[in-house]
This record gives sequence, structure tokens and C-alpha cells, in this order.
Amino acid sequence: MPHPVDPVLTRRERQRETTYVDIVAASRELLAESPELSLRAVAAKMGMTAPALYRYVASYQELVDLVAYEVDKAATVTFLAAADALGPDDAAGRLVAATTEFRQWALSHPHEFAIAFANPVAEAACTRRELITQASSGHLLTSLIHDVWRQVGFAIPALDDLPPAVREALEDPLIPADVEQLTRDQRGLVWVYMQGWTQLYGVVVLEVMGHMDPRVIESGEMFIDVVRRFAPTVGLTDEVPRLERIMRERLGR
Amino acid sequence: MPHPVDPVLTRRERQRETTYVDIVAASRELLAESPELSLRAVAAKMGMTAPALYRYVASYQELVDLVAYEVDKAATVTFLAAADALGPDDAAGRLVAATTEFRQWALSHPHEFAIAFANPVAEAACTRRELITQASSGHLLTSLIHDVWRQVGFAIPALDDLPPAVREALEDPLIPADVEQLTRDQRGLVWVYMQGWTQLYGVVVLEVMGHMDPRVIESGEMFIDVVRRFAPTVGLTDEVPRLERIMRERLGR
DNA sequence: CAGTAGAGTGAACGGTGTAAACCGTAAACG
DNA sequence: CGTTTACGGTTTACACCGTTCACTCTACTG
Repeated sequence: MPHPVDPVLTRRERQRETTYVDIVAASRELLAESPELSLRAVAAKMGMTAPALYRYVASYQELVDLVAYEVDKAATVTFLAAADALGPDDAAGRLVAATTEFRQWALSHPHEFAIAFANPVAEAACTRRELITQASSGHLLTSLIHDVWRQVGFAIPALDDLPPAVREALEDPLIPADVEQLTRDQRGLVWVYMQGWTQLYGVVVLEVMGHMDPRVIESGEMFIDVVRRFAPTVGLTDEVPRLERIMRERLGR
Repeated sequence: MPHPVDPVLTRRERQRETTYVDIVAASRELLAESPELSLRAVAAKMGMTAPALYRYVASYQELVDLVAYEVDKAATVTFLAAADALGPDDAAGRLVAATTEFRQWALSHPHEFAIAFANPVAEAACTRRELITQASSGHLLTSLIHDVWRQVGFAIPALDDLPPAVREALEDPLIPADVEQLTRDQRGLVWVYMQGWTQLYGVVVLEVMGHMDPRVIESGEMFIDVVRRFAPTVGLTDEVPRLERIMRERLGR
């Protein structure tokens, strides 16, 4: 079998690829138990020595970034699955289900959450930003909000009504994403997304970090409250009771 | 001078006390440059060896807690100073000035912010919670909101309208604070405070961590937006334009 | 004055990320 | 086919980390 023109991946490349998935697998197993992720521990868990990992990542930070990216990707499919529990005709329900799942996932995977969502971008700017900007969870949430808009048609803030800095950020986004495929009048949607994400993120971080009364965390009432308060912004005022039921069900209460 | 019955502090105790302030001073100097705080570096900066520090803190975690507590205390006085720039008759302005200062301080002291406000409480429960609950910044913000309520008298949610879990948390708070001195009808204020803190915290963390478009961070528009959206909850709808001026001035734009 | 408690030191242990030198083997090339 | 290259891996080593222990010296106490 001489020279199969392009087997897409050569044997070595395939080998290398599976090693990468082994790395993230080992990392995630470690994160399930301890909050610290260590290069050496990952290597040991794979039956290798630490320096060997340097054939795959250039530094510890790069390992963290890799794991963060994969964690986000994996978590996003569970968010999507939650949304898919509600038919495509119920965009609002889908959005709420996904965000609720996000909250639940965060609480049950605090260390993975910390690495993927509470990881200071700091100076390593360039490559880091690369990864961050193409976070799948961000894509999912924006598209879910976009769907809600298509179905209920809430008011999108006009670019010209927004402060200049915001307008710039929306016109030429550093978070490329599927934003590109939004018409100029729809760009305001991204601002709405950012507003929503900011609030959602606030509750979840406080909850995951334990910076909140345990009983409030346990009950999820602050999370529900945040979503409830955000509903009007995306034209879902009337839907609130129904959406609250969806959330409570998914919270298991 | 035989046996001064109780000089409040003996010489040794005074010495020990100043060593403690030296420790936090050294720690904060280190945090100004690098995000990592290390026992050894602190010791070195003080001209000591690492094990000596164990006469003052039982572990690295305890050093972190100590620094976190002191950082919060010190930061709070700058928040208060910002509030005091507006006379006591302007409770709304004071609240907004303090929160704006909080945001500015966080951005200019990211590492101190991380240690004091983005520090997972995790397992070390007992002693940690002790410290957290008596965070001075929390006290300040609740009292500022309380003042706003006294001046403009917005609607406080009734305990009986709130979900059971929330009611419990408000009736018998784990965050003691000056909450004790609130009458039962005023306890709902704490819930309002928690709502506000959650949103404020969300923006600021995202900004400090760099998980936001740099231009939006730079402009502070998301921060302003959050405060603006919260204003109605504390009866400040009409005040928004004026409050926005206060914020922008303090943001330096 | 004797005794003791406290502050500080030095050495050491196990852990971390990272760099360099080295080695076998699998792929690539003439 | 044989030769060469390059890759995946190990060893060793370094500097740093938190922590423990045994020890010294000094200042306060009875």
C-alpha cells in the first residue's frame, strides 16, 4: 500500500493527537479532586515524566489554556443538551435551560469552572486572547439570545444610541465569533448579550467561590432572581413564571 | 517604674504588632508587582527567613487571609473617602461614588483585588468564614444603601414575599455585620444589597480579569450600565443622569 | 540572678515549573 | 535498501515554593 496520498493524518500525527486528548483527560481527572493542576501530576497520571509534556505544551500556562479551552468546549455541549430538552420553537426556554445548566455545571465542577471561566487573562495577551475569543460557551449563548430575538423580537439598542467605546467594540469586535454574520442593526444584540453575561457571571462566580450565604446558594434563589430581573431586557416579561418553572425543575427543586 | 499595671500592650506585644503590619506591608508591596504572593518572598522583603514567619501565621493560607482582611480594610477607607466627597445629605451620590471607587481601585490593584475579593473560600470554612463575614467593604456598602433608603425610601421587599431560603438567610444571617440592628421590616434591605453586590461584583471581576473587550473596560461603560440598571431598585430612577455624571467624573472621563 | 519563653536561624524534605543533555526508534529521503 | 533526520521520551539539574525540626540568642519574668 504505497504512499496513501493524504490519509488526512499521518500515523505520528494521529498518535500525537490522542496524546493531547490524554493530557486533557488526565488534567480533568485531577481537577475533579484537587483545585491545583500541576504539570508533574498530569505527567505522572499519564505514566510520563514532567519534561516530556514540554513536547506538547510550551509551558504550564499553555497547559492551563489548553485544558481551559477543552473544558469550555465540553461544558458547552452539556449546556446545549439542556437547551435541546426544549423544542426549537421555545427559544426563551432554551436560553433559560442552558444558563441554568451553566450554573449547575459550575457548582458541580468548581475547579474546572475556575480554570475555564475565572482565569485571569493577564499579560499573556496574544495567544490567550486567541483562545478566549473563540470560547464555545460564548458562541452558544449569543446564538441562543439571537434565537430569542428572532422569536419574540425585543428592542435591540441602536448602535448610535450606545456610547462610542461600546459602538467600536460592537462594530469591530475582538470577540469575532459568529458576530460577523449579524447585520449592523443587529449588532446591538451583542451588547445585550454582554449585559446578560455580566449578570449571570456575577452570581455564578459568587456562588462557586462560596462568597454568599450557603442557604442562598443551596436554594439557587439569587440565580433565579438574576435571570428574572434580566428577562424584560430580552422581551420575556410575560414568560417569567413559565421560565421560573423551567429553572426550578432543572435546579431540582 | 515598677509594674505598670496594664500598659495596654507590653513591649513585646507592641513589637509583635508592628511586625504584623510589616508583614502586610511587605505582602502588599509584592502584590503591587506580581500576582503571586509567596511566604519566602515576604520574609525576604522583611529581612527574615521564611520559617520565622511561622511565629506569626500558622500557614501560607493564613498569611493570605490576613493580607486579604487588611487589604479589604484599607481599600474600604478609600471607598469611604470617595463617598465623603459628597455631603451626608446626598446618600445616593455617596453610594455611587463609593462603588465607582471600588471599581477603580480594583482595576488599579488587580492582585490585591484577587486576594481579597476573588479568593475561593473552599474548605477552610471555619476561620475563613469568620474573616469574610466581617469584611469592612460589605459593612460600608450595606450602610450606604441603608442611608439611601432612609433618604429616598424605596420599597423594601417584605420578608414574607421572599423565598423561604432567602428569608432564613436574612432572619439569621451568617454575615452578622450591623444587620443585627435592622428591624424585621428592614431586613429585606440586605437582600437588595445582595442583589446590587452581585451585579457590581460581576462587572468588576470580568473587567479585572480581562474577560471583556478592552475598549469596553477602558471606557467603563459596562460598569456605568450596571449601576444605571440597578438604580430603580433603590428608588433612584430620577437621579440617574446626575449619578452618571458623578461616575464619569470619578472615572476620569 | 536564674530561668524561661519567644524570635529568629540553618538545614532539610518533598513539592513545583523549567532547561539542558542525551537516547532510541520511527519516519523520511536519496 | 540504507542513511539521516526528527520526534518522544528519560535523567539530571536548578531555582523556587511551603513546611518541619533542632538549635541559638536575647529579653523578659519570677
